[in-house]
Amino acid sequence: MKRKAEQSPPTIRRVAELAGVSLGTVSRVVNGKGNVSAAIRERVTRVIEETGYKPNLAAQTMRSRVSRIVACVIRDISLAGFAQFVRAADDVLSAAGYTLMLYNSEGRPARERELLSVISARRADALLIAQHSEADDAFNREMQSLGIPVVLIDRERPAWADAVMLDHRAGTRAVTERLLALGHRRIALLTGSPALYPARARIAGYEEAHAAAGVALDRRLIRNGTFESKFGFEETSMLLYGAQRPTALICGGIDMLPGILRATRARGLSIPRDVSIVGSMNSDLADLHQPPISVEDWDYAEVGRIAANLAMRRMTAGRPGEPRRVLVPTRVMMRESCAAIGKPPRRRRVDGAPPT
Amino acid sequence: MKRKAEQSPPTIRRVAELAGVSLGTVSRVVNGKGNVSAAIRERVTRVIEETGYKPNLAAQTMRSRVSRIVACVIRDISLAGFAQFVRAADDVLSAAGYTLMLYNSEGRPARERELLSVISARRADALLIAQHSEADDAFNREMQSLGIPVVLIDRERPAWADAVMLDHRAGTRAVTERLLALGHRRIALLTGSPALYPARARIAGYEEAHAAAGVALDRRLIRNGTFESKFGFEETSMLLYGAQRPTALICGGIDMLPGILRATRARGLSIPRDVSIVGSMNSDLADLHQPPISVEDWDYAEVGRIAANLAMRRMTAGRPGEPRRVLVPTRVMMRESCAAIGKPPRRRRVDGAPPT
DNA sequence: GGTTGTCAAGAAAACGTTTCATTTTGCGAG
DNA sequence: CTCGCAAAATGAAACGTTTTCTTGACAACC
Repeated sequence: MKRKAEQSPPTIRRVAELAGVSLGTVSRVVNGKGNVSAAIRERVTRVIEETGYKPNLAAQTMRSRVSRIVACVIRDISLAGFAQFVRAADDVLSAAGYTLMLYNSEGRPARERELLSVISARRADALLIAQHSEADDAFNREMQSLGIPVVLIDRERPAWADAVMLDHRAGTRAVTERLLALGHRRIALLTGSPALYPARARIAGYEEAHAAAGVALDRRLIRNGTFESKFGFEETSMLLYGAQRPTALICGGIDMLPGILRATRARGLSIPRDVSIVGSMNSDLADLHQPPISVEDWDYAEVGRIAANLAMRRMTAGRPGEPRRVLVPTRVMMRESCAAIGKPPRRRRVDGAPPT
Repeated sequence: MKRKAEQSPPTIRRVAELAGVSLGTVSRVVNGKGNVSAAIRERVTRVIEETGYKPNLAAQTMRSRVSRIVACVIRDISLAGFAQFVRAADDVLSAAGYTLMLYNSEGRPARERELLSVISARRADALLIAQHSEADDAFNREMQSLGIPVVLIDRERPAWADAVMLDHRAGTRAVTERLLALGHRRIALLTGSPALYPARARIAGYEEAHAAAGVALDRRLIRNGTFESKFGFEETSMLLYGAQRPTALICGGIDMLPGILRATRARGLSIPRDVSIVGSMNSDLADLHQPPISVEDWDYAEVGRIAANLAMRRMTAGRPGEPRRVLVPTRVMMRESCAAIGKPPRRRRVDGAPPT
């Protein structure tokens, strides 16, 4: 059992010699294609068992030009929700024999370019990506020149790629309508850069709700920055200062809620008496907070499955075909963090439901 | 700009022809080794630029037997904290030119075996793994027979592998001591199966604290199961039933806290008046909860960096050497969820600190 | 001025597969 | 018994690299 130099793993050649057949025959047995007699198939299979032969995927890739690798580029796997996306996509892909290669772009364009280069060198068969900017034409062209299927994650451009998007427009519109119905007239929207689809979609929904209700909107209440907690904290701190402050806050970015809550507390304001709050994507924090926080929720796992399936369809079918676009609905969960203007909030909910 | 069949990417041979040199020379230029005159180096470099040549990593792997792939097998990337681990490990590895391949074992031994097979076929250069059971000798032997460096994540066996572990023993001991000092005598510990290091270490710390304080412990208060929220909910529901219930609960598993909080609420009990609670690993939930929840906290990113570095050292140095063991300390953060027996809790903390 | 030595570059042999063209085998029909 | 044909198996080429072995050129040394 001592740790000495292992002998190199068995090759297809060794298997062929041991079974007394040619390379090609072993290859056909392994891949289950072509005609091979039952007797020989049997014999080769046994030798494979005995030797523990595993085809070398690098060699297969080189010869067949298929790597069975799907690259996935996101900003940061440790951001809330992305892990669920990755997990679900991996489930679909690995069931079909693909391996997922995960790359964190850190939201840096330079890093994204590097990654494209790595992905090209690895000869990945497909790419799932949430780029940092949709408007970077040079980058999009580089992506296209990889010559593999590309699936955008919550992005709508470039137009030639498949995409799976969340319907933030409808979601934010619904949220805004609920707040307007509660009597709120100064509703702030905190979200990321309008260079990205989720921010644009949210702003569109926010505007639609105002227009439909005939309420004039104050553009200064739309705050663009990042989707992160730090931005949420800073903007909330500023917005909640002074008498002209908004009576409701819509958090338009995953992972932004903690910052908003901290800033609200720091200002000594009470939710929902002083300010109503709607978060983005459900979480234990939103659910178990006192009071529970309303959210625009969605299922990132579903997004992951769809993205993986779009990629698989392209890889197997090979037909060029029109780009596919899938819009995944979000749902609004109203909780006690939202109250009507001037009225006392409902009584604290006692949550006794078992965890899901 | 239409999407027609791309011509195959340039090969080293094409570069050699265009530059009017031999294959070997281009290879030497690309890898920066061997002697090549400045003039020719210049010329080849230019051609590489122009053609956008990228070495085919599959071919390199086949020839050199080095894949620059590091496999990482964990239970589920979407479990709290693991993403931070993966992110940090990936940072270290990708800076050194490695690609991380992520595999979710779902905690199923059969799946773990399959993954070993895939990893073998891909000829990964190293493996970071948190197996489902440390006692499965057959599995450990299969791992060893991969013939690559293995780094265990929060596991201590097999003994021949490098490992990075969290010091749950000291952490749980400290937590238990604090609770004992507050006058608690019936402290429950909820954690996973003792087939896994983290559970064993926590139990050891828990026992040590009791022994040091000369307090007899009731073994029925040690609950083994999984590290998950569902287990936390079920056990808490049972433990908090009846008059003999514990006055304090130690949550010994990431992601277990939500279940414990829900069960406590469902029983209509107040924290910390009726029961004191200590969570595992800090989170926005623990910090922003009312009252804030005490935790045994640690830095999974640090664990990831250490694991990656252990792997890299083995891969580059190649020396067999003794297995290395790194024990990462955890720290206890006491918050208002813990109170002295019979005394009223401290006043609610107003948290105005900016997010970190 | 021959013998070494060094350095640059080329030629060719791997690496472990798949695939294609070719040969062998088996077998029924004439 | 021979022919023809399909099925089964073989052999060799190809995939894109790295690496080893040669060769050639040129300078240095006694």
